[in-house]
Amino acid sequence: MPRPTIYDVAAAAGVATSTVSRAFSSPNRVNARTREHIFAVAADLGYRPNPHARALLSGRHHTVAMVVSDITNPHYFELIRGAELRAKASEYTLVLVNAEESPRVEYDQIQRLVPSVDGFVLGASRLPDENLVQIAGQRPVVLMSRELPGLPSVVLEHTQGCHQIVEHLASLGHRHLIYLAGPRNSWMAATRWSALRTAAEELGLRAERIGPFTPKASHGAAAADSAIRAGATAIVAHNDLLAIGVMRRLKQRSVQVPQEVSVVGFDNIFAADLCTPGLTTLGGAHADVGRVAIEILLQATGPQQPTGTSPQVALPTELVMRESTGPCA
Amino acid sequence: MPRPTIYDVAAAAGVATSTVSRAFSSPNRVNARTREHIFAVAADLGYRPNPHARALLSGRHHTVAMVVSDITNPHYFELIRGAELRAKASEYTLVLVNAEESPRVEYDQIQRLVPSVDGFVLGASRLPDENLVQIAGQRPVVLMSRELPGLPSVVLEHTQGCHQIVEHLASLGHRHLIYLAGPRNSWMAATRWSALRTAAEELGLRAERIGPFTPKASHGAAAADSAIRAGATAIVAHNDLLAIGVMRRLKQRSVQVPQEVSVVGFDNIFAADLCTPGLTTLGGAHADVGRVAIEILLQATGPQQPTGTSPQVALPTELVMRESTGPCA
DNA sequence: GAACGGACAGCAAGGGGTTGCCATCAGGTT
DNA sequence: AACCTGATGGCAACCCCTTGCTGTCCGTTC
Repeated sequence: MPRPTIYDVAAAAGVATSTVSRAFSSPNRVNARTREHIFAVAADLGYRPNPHARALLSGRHHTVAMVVSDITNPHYFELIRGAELRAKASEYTLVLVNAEESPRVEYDQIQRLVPSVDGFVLGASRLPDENLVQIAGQRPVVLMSRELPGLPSVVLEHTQGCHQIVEHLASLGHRHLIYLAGPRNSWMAATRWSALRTAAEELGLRAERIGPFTPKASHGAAAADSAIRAGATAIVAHNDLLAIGVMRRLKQRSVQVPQEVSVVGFDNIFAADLCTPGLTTLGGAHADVGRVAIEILLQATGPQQPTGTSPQVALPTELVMRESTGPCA
Repeated sequence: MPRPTIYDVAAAAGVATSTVSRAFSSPNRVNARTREHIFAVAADLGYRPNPHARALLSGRHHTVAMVVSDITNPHYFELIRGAELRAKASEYTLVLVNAEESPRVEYDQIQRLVPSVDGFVLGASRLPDENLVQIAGQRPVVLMSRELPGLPSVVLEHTQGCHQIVEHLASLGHRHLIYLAGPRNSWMAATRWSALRTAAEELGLRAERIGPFTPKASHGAAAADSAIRAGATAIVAHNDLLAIGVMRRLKQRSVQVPQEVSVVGFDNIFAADLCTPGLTTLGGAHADVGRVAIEILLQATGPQQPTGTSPQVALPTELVMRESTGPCA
């Protein structure tokens, strides 16, 4: 017993297939009584429209893809969760793709999915601008943790946030901070560094950048060693994972945090609250980033013509102070 | 300029559409020279087959869905990662669905996806057996962290693992353990309890179960209070999140871990290594669970007839000892 | 040299819906 | 009574690709 089709429903209800189709896709084009009758018959038969047949003609798949630069980063869990929830609320299917920090993989996967999805949400895309523009020409795209003029995006307000970090460090007496940079092709890394440097200048601190580092805990050891060698009293790591890796290494080398060195991270992942000492970090409502990104995307894939506007949303950040930062030695 | 179709390719190459189609889907049905020519023209035009049209007829979508009971649980990240990687390796698309701990949501989402995916991987499904059997009748299904005769599954070897836990506790002099149970409809919770109880009996410990508890850190406080009231010297929590929540509460109540109470978790999530004291927990290669599950699923969705066998894979566990367990007071 | 068989390409019928256009009909106008 | 209008439902083409069947061509075989 294969799935019933509109033909079965039409036959059972004694109407034409087009009427059945319309009853589902544009209910007000069909008389209320007929419609109810069709619905009843359909429910009886257990009919469900075949999304592929529908997509074939309409070109709309009720599916969006979320591409993340590295799925192993816990920071994304929140984004994914927010996105999944929002997509589900609109009965959209969420396809998840891991770019494994490789622009190549990212691009290939996106191209593979172009025919099957209505749009893309890209998390911290490592692709060059021109690729993003090209993809945006094929399907609606919303960027997360990245901005590009002309494309909609959702980010956390990092300029502001970085300023808070530097202020926090300055008020603790630090005169010199070291930023452990993220991947070379990370927009976020560039933005953070630029914001940190500006804020540092403004507040009379010396800012230095080391890196790039792969933002994983395992790469924290090398980062920590470099930072110590550079004579850091305050380390701002590209993200919490790196910061946690740094702190581990510092403990190993018997460098006291925060007495000798202060450490700050980004993202406020679950683990930041659990490590010892607790990690001071710049957090924010990451689930909202995912949620809003999907929301904008659904707007863009909607039936109404694209408005031409590309909202660039910046959600507030919050400096979560824990024990990894303290007065400068 | 819409995407080129086989018609465009056929016209440009001077052959029939069917020949183009066959050149792609069954290359040896077409002369090598013709084929090469078609490929050249197709590449030139930037042709890519439309997966929906293909799926419409063939019924194969090159897509599998992964449904997890609660996406916010870090334990799943590994599963998801392993699954995503494996799916990508076979050029399958992975759809991610969060059941939010609700059997209702789980079932509805699955039914919604039935027409669009080739199969399901269900992580810690909360559905009753009969639902699973029914779904398995519609599409191939592979269970993770759950077993059901007749359905393929991938789990960690928990019986063995639980035995290790109890042995560990027994060797530390504990005579009484309390299991903080997971959700009522969790197969895993039932299995762990049964394994713990058996092992406890064997080793002469008294085992007691409290719960069920929602396995999140935020529910650890209540669990901790119950456990203390029951006079626990050793607590085995349903998962690491709950264990971490318990330890937080114990610290709050100035109950020393492990001096007064030992705590053990399950899953060995990233945070287990970071909390203080480090959490003793039963780990395993979770990414492999996801990987193997997808592998079995792809096997089952493959062209060859289902073999009728339903592999029940059990991957080894590993008791990771940290500082949260110690000699009984 | 006729009959035969294999390799290959094309025709056309779907697969499950959507939708532009037309036919019908009831109700309202003048 | 003739005419118009809007609401409603049906016909059939179309979306893009797959595949069973047919026809052609050419090399074999007896």
